[in-house]
Amino acid sequence: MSHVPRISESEWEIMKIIWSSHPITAEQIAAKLPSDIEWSEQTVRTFITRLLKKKAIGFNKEGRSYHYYPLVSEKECVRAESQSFLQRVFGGATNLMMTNFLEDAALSEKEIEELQRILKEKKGHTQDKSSGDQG
Amino acid sequence: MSHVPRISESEWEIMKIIWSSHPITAEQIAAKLPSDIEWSEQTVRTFITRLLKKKAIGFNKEGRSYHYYPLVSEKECVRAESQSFLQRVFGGATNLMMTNFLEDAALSEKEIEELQRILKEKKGHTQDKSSGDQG
DNA sequence: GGTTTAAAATTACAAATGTAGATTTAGTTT
DNA sequence: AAACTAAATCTACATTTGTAATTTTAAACC
Repeated sequence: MSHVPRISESEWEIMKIIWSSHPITAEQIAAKLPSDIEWSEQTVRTFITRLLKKKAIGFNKEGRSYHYYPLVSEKECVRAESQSFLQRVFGGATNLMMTNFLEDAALSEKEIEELQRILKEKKGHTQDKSSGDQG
Repeated sequence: MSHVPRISESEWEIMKIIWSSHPITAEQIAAKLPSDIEWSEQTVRTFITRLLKKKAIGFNKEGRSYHYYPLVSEKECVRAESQSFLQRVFGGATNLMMTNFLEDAALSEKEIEELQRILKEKKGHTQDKSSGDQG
């Protein structure tokens, strides 16, 4: 709950690493960045500082360095970002977005089957689309 | 083709209107904005100017006003934005994104059926991930 | 052709973002 | 305890974005 802060593109890279493994130091974060990203050590630390300021992460002091951990869950950030994207690009129409992605997507048999399974399950439940927000 | 310019959140609102109906004047764009958006006329014109500078739109002078039209297609912008989102939030894993959306989505029977139909078709074709772009 | 006036162009300004260098601080080491 | 040094903090600066007011320009009208 509480509303998730706005996380920029660069900050997302940091967050993904922190979610995937924490507590974690700035140095370790820098080391885990994908190789196509070439930020100086300082740049990484700047993004970390901004995420602290946004209360997206916290830290525990451990010796001379900080060990960072998430304060917002990946789930809620993914959800917020997804909603924002869905709204901005597809005016909120989930199925429109889905069909668009499917048009382009190169999915394996197995992946298609998984989606089919989920859809089947959803259909069974005959979902009611009223309340969207929970908290 | 050619690469699509980066379109900000506010600019997307303008672009959606221009795509949906063009040529169109600044005034008409302002009038078509969703009611929950409350921008001054000047703000709308600023966004239009920025889109011009980015070569996302062009115009024809018609009397005292400009009639704007898109220079980039909705399709390619949606695609670019989708790829960016997919990459940023799901590390590029389409099926992960799909399952995530499906978990949350409130879809009607009909919408589910449409997705099922598309998936079935895709499966039949046992699609290979060719089709052009993407690095 | 001069006046009116709406539209465009210019200017403004704060916040966010990308990118990092310089400085301070406080563990660690001797 | 002083020195060393890695990590944190502070400062910097250009670009993008959100949000508009002010000024200029040129079409329309009388």
